[in-house]
Amino acid sequence: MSVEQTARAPRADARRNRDRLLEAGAQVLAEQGAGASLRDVARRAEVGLGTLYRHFPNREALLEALLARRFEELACRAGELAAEQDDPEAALVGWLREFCAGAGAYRDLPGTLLATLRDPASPLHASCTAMREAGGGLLAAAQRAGRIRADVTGTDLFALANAVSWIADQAPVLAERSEHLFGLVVDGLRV
Amino acid sequence: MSVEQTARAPRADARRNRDRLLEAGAQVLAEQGAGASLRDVARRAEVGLGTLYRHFPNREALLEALLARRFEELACRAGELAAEQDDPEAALVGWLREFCAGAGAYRDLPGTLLATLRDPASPLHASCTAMREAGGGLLAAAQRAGRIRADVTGTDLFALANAVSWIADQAPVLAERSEHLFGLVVDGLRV
DNA sequence: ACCTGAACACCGTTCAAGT
DNA sequence: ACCTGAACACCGTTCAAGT
Repeated sequence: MSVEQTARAPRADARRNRDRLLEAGAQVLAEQGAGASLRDVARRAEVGLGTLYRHFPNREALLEALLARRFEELACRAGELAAEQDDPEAALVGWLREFCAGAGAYRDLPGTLLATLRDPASPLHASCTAMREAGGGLLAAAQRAGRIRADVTGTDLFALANAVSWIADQAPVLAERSEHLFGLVVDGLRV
Repeated sequence: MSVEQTARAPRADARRNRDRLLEAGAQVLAEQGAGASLRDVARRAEVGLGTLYRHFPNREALLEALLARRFEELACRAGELAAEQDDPEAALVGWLREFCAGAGAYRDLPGTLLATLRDPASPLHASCTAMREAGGGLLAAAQRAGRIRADVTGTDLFALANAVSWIADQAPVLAERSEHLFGLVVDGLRV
């Protein structure tokens, strides 16, 4: 009897189109922000518009594919830092800084990430929840060490980190102040 | 000789259409946010689309007309508080709270207000600058009294206040935390 | 002077027709 | 199994034609 195959390997052209879409997506979203024209993405990938929708049924699915790896790494990194925890505050702050860099990858991404909280059906929901919880571990450690206020929740942290990233995207003057604003907000979290 | 009239009174129908547009605008923007469909505004006002554009050449012009009074009042209020200044910190914080309420009038308004910083041609630029500078007066007073960190600029303040308003708009869970997040951010500004 | 809506160039999304 | 692009219902914005 023949070998059973529950999961088929994708057809070669499908795989190639997916790769082209991801590459084009990264470029176009970098230029136009997270709300970029999906038509432009398909055009840049030299692929039919329907093909884009076949691979990524909505904008969040494309974003998820583009960002998943980075977000998983960030979640892992938080887990490691929480386990080590020689300086829990420094660990938290360092991780937050990295998170902000990721959230600032595309203009308007912070809004999309926060919107994840109100619809669990979003393809981004899983990666975001994982990241949020990982950050929550670092937060809890810093709180146990008496370095961060006890009334700060993981969601608070997620909201404020995205807000700082969001500010930087709104105007060049603000992007310049980004580091400083990050510091001000973090200081607000200290006991 | 006849009386010179440099500024004509607007035609009655024009005045009426403008009023209808403002009322419809307030409703539709409240429902759909600052990025609402201008077609819907014209429809609700029972006015041709061209009429909307004649009265308000772009979205910011409509927003300005809808928000001008509130923003001017806020600027005045800041001026008064700065002059009185019995408790400069309480004055600043109270004013910030009021500002946040105004910035939260329509979803996505905070982004529009911050975007004002990057294009001075926006009809909202004047009212925003006035408000920013008025808030800056309260900030300076609180800093002179040694209650707020000296490294906080008026632009920092404007950015953070809008960011807190923005967070509240992103998800119901976050709207609930709005007061608390406001407190955290303000604490970050204290010396 | 002011109003109107068709016209244009864009969207996101779907789906019948192809290979 | 997958790709394609026309089709649909929307945008913002402009402008010739009307009153």
